[in-house]
Amino acid sequence: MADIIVVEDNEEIGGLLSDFLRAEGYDTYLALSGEEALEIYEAEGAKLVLLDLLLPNLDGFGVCSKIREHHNTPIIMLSAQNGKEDKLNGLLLGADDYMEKPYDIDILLAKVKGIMKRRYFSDQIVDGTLKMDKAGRRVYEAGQEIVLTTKEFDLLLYFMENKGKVLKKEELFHKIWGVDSESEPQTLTVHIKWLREKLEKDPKNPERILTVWGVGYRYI
Amino acid sequence: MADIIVVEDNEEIGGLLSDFLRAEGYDTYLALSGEEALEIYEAEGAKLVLLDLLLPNLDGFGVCSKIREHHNTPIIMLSAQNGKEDKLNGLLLGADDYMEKPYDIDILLAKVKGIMKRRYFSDQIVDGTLKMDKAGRRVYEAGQEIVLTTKEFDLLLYFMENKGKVLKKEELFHKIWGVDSESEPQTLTVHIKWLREKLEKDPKNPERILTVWGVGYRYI
DNA sequence: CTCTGCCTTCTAAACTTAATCAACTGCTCT
DNA sequence: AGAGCAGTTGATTAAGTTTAGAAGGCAGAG
Repeated sequence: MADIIVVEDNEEIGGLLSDFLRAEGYDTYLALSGEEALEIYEAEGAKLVLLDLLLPNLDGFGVCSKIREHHNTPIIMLSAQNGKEDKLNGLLLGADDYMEKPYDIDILLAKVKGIMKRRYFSDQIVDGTLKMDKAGRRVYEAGQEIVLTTKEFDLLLYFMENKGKVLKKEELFHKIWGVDSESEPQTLTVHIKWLREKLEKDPKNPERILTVWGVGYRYI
Repeated sequence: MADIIVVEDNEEIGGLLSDFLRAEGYDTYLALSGEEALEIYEAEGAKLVLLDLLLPNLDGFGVCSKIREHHNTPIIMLSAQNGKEDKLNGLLLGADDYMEKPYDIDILLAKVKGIMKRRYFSDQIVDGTLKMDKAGRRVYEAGQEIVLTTKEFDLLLYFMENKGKVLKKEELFHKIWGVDSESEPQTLTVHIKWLREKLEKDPKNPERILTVWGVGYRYI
């Protein structure tokens, strides 16, 4: 299933929007017409639809009601026609939200993020090609899932939440193992090794999890 | 549980808004301060909160984040301050929508109606070929009914409502058996087994209810 | 009311996977 | 070059999960 289908007949605007969404870690499709949107929706499904109203032939209202016949996938309508009638129609047809063009991309992204989190618990951290799905406890590198064990996942999460910071060994150990752990601190380095093996192109020359001699590690 | 809590320190505006909502058939409470809103929410619960931002003492943002600590009740923010920052803050705090004052009452009502319908009147959960009829407590796989026991049904329902999310064993146990249950947590795994036997093609290699080692289970 | 059958629970053993340890090797910095 | 810290390895231990069987409990039928 795709994360988001962007329906926009202006290819330039649609592409730009898709790029913004991809940068936030969402897997997006661009549909250039209402018909194409429905095709993609039927074939792939989606978690969210961003729907421009003004489309050739089958317009946004049509797409919305077609989807709403059987599904309640969230839909955000986008339109340059800012009349009250249009908004009301959109909402009555079952759109979750309606944004006027020109919309503020930050606000649109915040709305998307909010819907994804509330609806699908997809609370994710993205860093370049690396994506962590906190609620699902899964990690993806360029779309490919990387299977991590519990400790590995907890470690990586803490690293990503503290990107750039140098984390002392004891600090890391206490965070992941708990302050009252009786394990040998040495254990940490073993898990760092497993993590590097899974995350780094060349585990011998790590580019993500760097060693800070005498102190600890830093995730870049 | 109340349908809607209207939080608005201007009693006149709040009263008017409540009247409109009541006319649409919603059971509404009017809270004149953030503190009162939380009191009502704690005591009564609500299906939706309409939240004015500008309140004495505890403002709308505070109320929103307090509610979001444990619940994901829909929240619509209302504000006369129409800066981008406010909107972004609101959305990031987990508000479902943000409306600028002066808002159009018809549009507000349409939004409320939409949220209520999508959120609380879906009696069916569909996921691929699997369909759950909540009220009838029946489950169908590709049209064929699968007969489940009470516990199995409750479990599957919770799984489907939290698709993709890793559910901790204790969390699941508390949800289905109640927090004060004296049963052995081990019992949970037995029911997972029965469920897999009924839902999975090959119960030994589950594709729907996956084990997340050391944490719990995930329905995909 | 009692019987019957299914649902649920419990238990213990088998099994699977992950974490740990400890000894060794290799690297870095002075 | 040496001291000390970090990395590697594989055997071992620990932890967590599944399974099967048996027993208990509850509800509906007779």
